[in-house]
Order: sequence, then structure tokens, then C-alpha cells
Amino acid sequence: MAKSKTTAAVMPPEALELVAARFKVLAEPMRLRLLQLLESGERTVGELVTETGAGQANVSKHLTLLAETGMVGRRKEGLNVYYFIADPMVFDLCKLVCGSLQKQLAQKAKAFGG
Amino acid sequence: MAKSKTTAAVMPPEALELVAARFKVLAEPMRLRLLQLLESGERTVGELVTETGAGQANVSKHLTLLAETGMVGRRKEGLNVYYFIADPMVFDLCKLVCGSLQKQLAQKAKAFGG
DNA sequence: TGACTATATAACTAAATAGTAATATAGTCA
DNA sequence: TGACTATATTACTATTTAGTTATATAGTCA
Repeated sequence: MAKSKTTAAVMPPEALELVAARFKVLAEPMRLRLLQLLESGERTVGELVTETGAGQANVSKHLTLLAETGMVGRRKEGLNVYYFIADPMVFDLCKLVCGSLQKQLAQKAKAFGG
Repeated sequence: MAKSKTTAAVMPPEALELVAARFKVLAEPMRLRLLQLLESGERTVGELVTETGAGQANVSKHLTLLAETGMVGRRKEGLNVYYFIADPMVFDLCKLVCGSLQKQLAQKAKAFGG
């Protein structure tokens, strides 16, 4: 009985792990790049390989992970597989982070004497 | 000249790495737990060690990382160091992810036949 | 001063994972 | 059917990092 803080609705550990896992998916530059490319329209694996310059196996693995977590969807068409954004929330997340980063960098710049 | 997609403002690779690094900080359950505890008010390292049940060195390392990335701030008071939320944006991020997760889980539950 | 406490840091181990090369799968077309 | 193409998967290597133990730092108080 010595705690004075309001104990805000504590998320159970399993929930925290789920949330952390989602952030982890977004914690790779290559996956962010793929999402960014898909933002302007669906693309085949081959197109993404060309546009990123990454290896085919690597791109495929990243796309599989993005699809497993529901961030992108897949659509087969003959030999090709088209990937597309399934959960646009990822862009909201990116915008928030970018805004925060910009604020911090601007502050640092000012501190240096702009 | 065979590309029909609108090439949405491409972020340079360095920017993507910065954003990814931010997500990576949030990609650990223990750090999310610490942030969640701090949401209801500042706390000393010792208090966080007690409340999480984690090791002191471990908590200290996580806090150092959170502070380096500007998500929390520190304030010394005698022997104690108080940590507090410095960028509330992290909670906006968490709320977005939680909402998305809930939607997905609800959908899965329905698919199973609720 | 010296004993004590809170926090930080260093060195280490174990686990996770991004990237790659090779291979498997599945669809197309002659 | 068999040659060909796009994608997925497997096995591997190298890197990163969470957690731990031991130690260092810095502040308090007698």
C-alpha cells in the first residue's frame, strides 16, 4: 500500500508481445521500402525485386512475413503473384514516427545554432 | 518507360533506416512494459525493477535506449534517477497497433464461427 | 574518512534474423 | 510431354541483441 501512482489499465504480457511483434515487422528498412512501393499500387514480386535491387529470395521472405501479419495481401495471376497493402494503418504509424523524428531533428538543429 | 504506377514520394534509404530504428525500439515487450508503467507517472529505476520483476541491469539498459531515442527523459534526485515519458506519441502508435490487432483477431474469431 | 545505496556499464552467452545460394514448386506454352 | 518462368522454401552464415553477472560510478550519511 505504498504506491501512489494510478495503475493505468495494465496490458497482459501476451498482449504486449503481440504489439511488440507488430512493431518488429516494421523495424526493417527493406520491409518499409516494400510497403512504401506498394502504397502507390500493387506489384508483383519480380517488380519489387527490380525496384528495390534486393535478392528475389529476400524480397519473397519479407513479403511472406508482411502477408502473415496481415499488412499486405496476395493475389495470384498466372505465374505472377501480386502483393498489395491490406492494412493502411502502417502508413499512419510511419507518419507519426516521421513527424516525431522531424521534431527531434529540428530541435537538435536549433540547439546547434540555426 | 514501362512503369504505370505513380511513384509516391520515395523516402531516401537513410530516412527509412531512421524510421525502422524507431520501430525497433518499440519492438520489445519489456520496453513497452516500461513505457506503459511510465504512462501513469514518472518512476525511479528501482521502482521499475520492482514493478517489472526484471533485473536491474536489464531495466537500466532498456531505459538508456529509450532515453537516447528521446522517448523518455531522466531527472536525477539524490541517489535516484526518475524516468518519465518525453514523447507521448508512443502511445498513439500503440493504440493504432492495438486497434489493428483487435480488428484482425475479431475477424479471425468470426471466421471460426462466432 | 568509510560504509552504504541507486544506477550505469562492461563482458559474456544464447537466441533471433537478414541476407544469400541452391533448390523446390507451380504455372505457361510449344 | 518437356522447356521455361515466377515465386517460395531450405540450409547456411554473419550480425544483432536481450538478459545476466560482476564491477564501476556517484551520491548519502554516520
